[in-house]
Amino acid sequence: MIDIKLIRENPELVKENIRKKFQDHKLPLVDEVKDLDYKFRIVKQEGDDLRALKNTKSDMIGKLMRDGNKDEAMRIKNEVSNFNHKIDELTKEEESLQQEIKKRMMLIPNIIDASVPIGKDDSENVEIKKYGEPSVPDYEIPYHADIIESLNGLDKVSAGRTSGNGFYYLMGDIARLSSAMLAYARDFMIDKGFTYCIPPFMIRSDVVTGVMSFEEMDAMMYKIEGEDLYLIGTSEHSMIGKFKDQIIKESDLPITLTSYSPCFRKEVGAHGIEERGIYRVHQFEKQEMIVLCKPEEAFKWYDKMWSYTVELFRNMDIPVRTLECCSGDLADLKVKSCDVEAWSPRRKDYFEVGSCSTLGDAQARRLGIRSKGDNGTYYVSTLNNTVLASTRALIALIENNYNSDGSINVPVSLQPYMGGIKVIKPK
RNA sequence: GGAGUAGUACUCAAGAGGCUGAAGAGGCGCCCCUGCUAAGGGUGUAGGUCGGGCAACCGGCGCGAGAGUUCGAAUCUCUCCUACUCCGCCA
Repeated sequence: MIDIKLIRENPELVKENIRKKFQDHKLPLVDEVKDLDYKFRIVKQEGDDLRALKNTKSDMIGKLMRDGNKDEAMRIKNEVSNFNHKIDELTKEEESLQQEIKKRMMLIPNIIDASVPIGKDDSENVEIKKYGEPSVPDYEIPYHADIIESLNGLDKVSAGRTSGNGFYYLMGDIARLSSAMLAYARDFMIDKGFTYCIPPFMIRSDVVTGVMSFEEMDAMMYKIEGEDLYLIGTSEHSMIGKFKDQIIKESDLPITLTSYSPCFRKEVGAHGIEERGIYRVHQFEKQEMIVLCKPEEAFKWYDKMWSYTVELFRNMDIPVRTLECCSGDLADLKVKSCDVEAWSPRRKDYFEVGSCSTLGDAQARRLGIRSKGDNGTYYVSTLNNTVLASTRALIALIENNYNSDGSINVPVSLQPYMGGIKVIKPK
């Protein structure tokens, strides 16, 4: 959510930004907000004046009652009763105007950074840099689910019975490998100075609607029946929610947290869940990082954050690249975002394993996350990035460390978390 | 899950229908004293948010959240949330 002052003072800039994101259908919203805001301020002024009048009259009644002048008090009482209806009307109008404004403000995209490449959709995202050699061995790399099954590491049939499509049992060394990666990712981030956090895995609806739109919520979140609770789709939800409506001491900034959580996703969107493998599933585990900082430090942290993910994957012998999201692919709340993608020697292409974003102050404005310093109160900048998502990282690790005999090399960095196991061999 | 008590600004806290946007204190600012610190004495100040104004300032809202009663609510009523104590249940 952008600052409404920007629309009052510089609507052209807001419109230009909408055009850059190829969302021309949203252009009328800007003038609509401008109009509604103008009306709102008139109605509010009128309402405030009447309320001020009511307050002084009510005070007079109090004084008259004390002086014993009942008749005059009664007369004023009636007078106030009369225009109280008018106040109610104006209040309702104020509220509905405010709602209309908010509805539109939620749809107007955040101002993207000047460095963001212009493009319509994900096909126009821009590769920034490759890290590690994207090599293809001279033997064939099987589909990840087949590899894991050959290592006795996956049971989707039973999971189908107990929970349905989109769930899985990870077994044995593969399950351990998944946990090892998460544990390594956790320690890696702790070493970078981030504070480890295990957040609530369920959150209330007011937090959910703070961090995503209604449509997103419907497409992603599982609701607990009979409770005002949702299973989190990522720990970012509870981590950012932690600061909802809070004023953070400026001396406490930056706040750098790394959180672990299972993630639950309905995945009802365009792609749906994956039938055979674990690429797109209803449940996985994730180590996440979030930063709350002063606005001027946001880009410094942005660069640090995505580079941590690159470093982590390189430490597990996985080639990666960074891909900058173009304007049209950038979610409305984001100022700038890039994906970290891992190399798939099977598909001979990269696939997404993480996403790093700076949201400027848009998310903070929506959730009321502020800081107070010498220059007054301001909305903080919020950033988030995947450290490691269990299933995606597992696929990347398995494909890139697969040997011709069907075994998997355990990267040196993970061996301490695997009880010293260096190679996982097929049955 | 049951029963009781409570929630007021950065913190503690007074407050029980109009004279309270909130006494008092801590804190904070300045001054004095003491070699530094701890402590002490004096003195001063603010409060969040929205709207209007170049500004000084003016007005609305605001006492956990929401709704209600009333001309008027921190104060009365209802619902919810949170914390504490007791009971029950349980990794």
